[in-house]
Amino acid sequence: MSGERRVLDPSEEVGIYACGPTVYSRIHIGNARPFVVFSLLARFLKSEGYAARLAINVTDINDKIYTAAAERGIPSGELAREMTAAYFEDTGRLGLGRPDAEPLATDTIKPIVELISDLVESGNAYESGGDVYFSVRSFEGYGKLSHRPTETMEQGEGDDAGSLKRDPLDFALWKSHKEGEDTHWESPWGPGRPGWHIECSAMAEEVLGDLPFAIHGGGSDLVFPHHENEIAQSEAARGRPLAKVWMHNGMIETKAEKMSKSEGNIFQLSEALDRFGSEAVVAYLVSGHYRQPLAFGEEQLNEAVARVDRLRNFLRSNPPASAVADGGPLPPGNGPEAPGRGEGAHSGEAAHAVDRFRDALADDFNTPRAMSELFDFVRTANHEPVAGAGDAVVEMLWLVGLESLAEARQSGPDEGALGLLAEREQARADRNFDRADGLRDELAGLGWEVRDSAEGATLVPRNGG
RNA sequence: GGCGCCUUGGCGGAGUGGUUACGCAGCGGCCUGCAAAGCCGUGUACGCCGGUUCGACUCCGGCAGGCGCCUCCA
Repeated sequence: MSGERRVLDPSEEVGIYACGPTVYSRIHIGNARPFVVFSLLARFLKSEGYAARLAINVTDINDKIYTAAAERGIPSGELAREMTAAYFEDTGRLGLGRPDAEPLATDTIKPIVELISDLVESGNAYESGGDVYFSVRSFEGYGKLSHRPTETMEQGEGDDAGSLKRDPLDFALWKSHKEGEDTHWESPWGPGRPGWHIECSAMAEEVLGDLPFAIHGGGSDLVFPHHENEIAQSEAARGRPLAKVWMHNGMIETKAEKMSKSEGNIFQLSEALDRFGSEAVVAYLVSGHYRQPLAFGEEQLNEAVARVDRLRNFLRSNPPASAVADGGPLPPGNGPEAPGRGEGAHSGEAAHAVDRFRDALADDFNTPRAMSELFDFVRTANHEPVAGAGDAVVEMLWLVGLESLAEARQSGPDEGALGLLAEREQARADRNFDRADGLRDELAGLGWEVRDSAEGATLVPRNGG
């Protein structure tokens, strides 16, 4: 809120609440950024010994859901369920596990109604024609997050509801049931549904407990009015701050323009995952600092693929001793027990690299700097073997959600391929290079890339597999 | 107009008052039968104009350009 960085108190639980998507369509890369950033932040904090708990909500009640459902001619609840499932599937494919809690607005109606009631009782909200509005002028600190004077603001969620407000600044906590809306809930003010902002205030304290919690996150486009309104609601109702620290991720941009559903310049997460693979998508998202805008394009994704291939190659020649390499999929959200700072079993040089990597993350979660430490170490260890290099790299990769690079994605070569490889080795020994190259091409056709080394030839799956 | 942010080499993207970020691409070389992988080397990078300073890409001021929010949006 002050724009300054803060040091977390290690003795307290670190509750993290990040605003998730509104589920009226499939999510795009931009929506994936906060999911990745805050999932990894929670992962990092846990590995540093903090009692971190991450909540990312799903907004499944919203005007846009009604509109989108009407266009498709299906019930809004059905659309919301479908898109919620798609969201879980798409983000699940990122391989980062799930947040500790993922509350739905539709499951939080009771706490929402209670919170609104508290605000009405305290005089910070009023009922008007079946709607309930938050009285912005009743809350002194309004505008402190986004640094705006109240005189310059006017908000109306949409359109015609303005006439029911006492003040144009006010925003809706509860909206009465309207014609054409196929879902509604009971409340002391009649049937209706919650406004957009109140759900987050209610869900956050439901899931994270007493205010304030440690970190509130979300996209920078939510600073005003969404987060400003959350602060107003929660602080007015509880007399305590909502969150201690606010972390806002920058926007993904195409051609220097924010990617957004309303701009129509979106690139769906599922398509990116299909075309470039989950590791490349994650590697792309950690390539910039979370606060800054990040340029998006196919070139950027292709670069991420190249980076990820480089790391995979390193792990092939520096296999980690830990179980990650030969084990199956990691337990969701957990992964290996990453050793804390300085506790690693690796040698000095490798341990120092991990420390520098962790230091970068500890400094306002600077993932690009952390990645530069990783690549620095990879180059060094490629130049001259370093003891424990594989384990160190896996630990670093785990911290940014890329530990799957240590797994063999495909089964090993079959006997046919190995036979061809043996034939090629024989041909080379006979200095019959035309024959050897022909066999290499044949293997390429089967999806194998031949790599010769001093220890002999090996087969590696093509296309990064 | 108000609030906030940004401008780094071909591209992406960190960072610091005085040493190479890092990655991708390019070029030259090493290794190799040839490749691949890897390694080494390489490109007067910090929008413009002033100021502070022994010294600024890094601090201050101004200018130009760009972006986000101010209506739903990660």
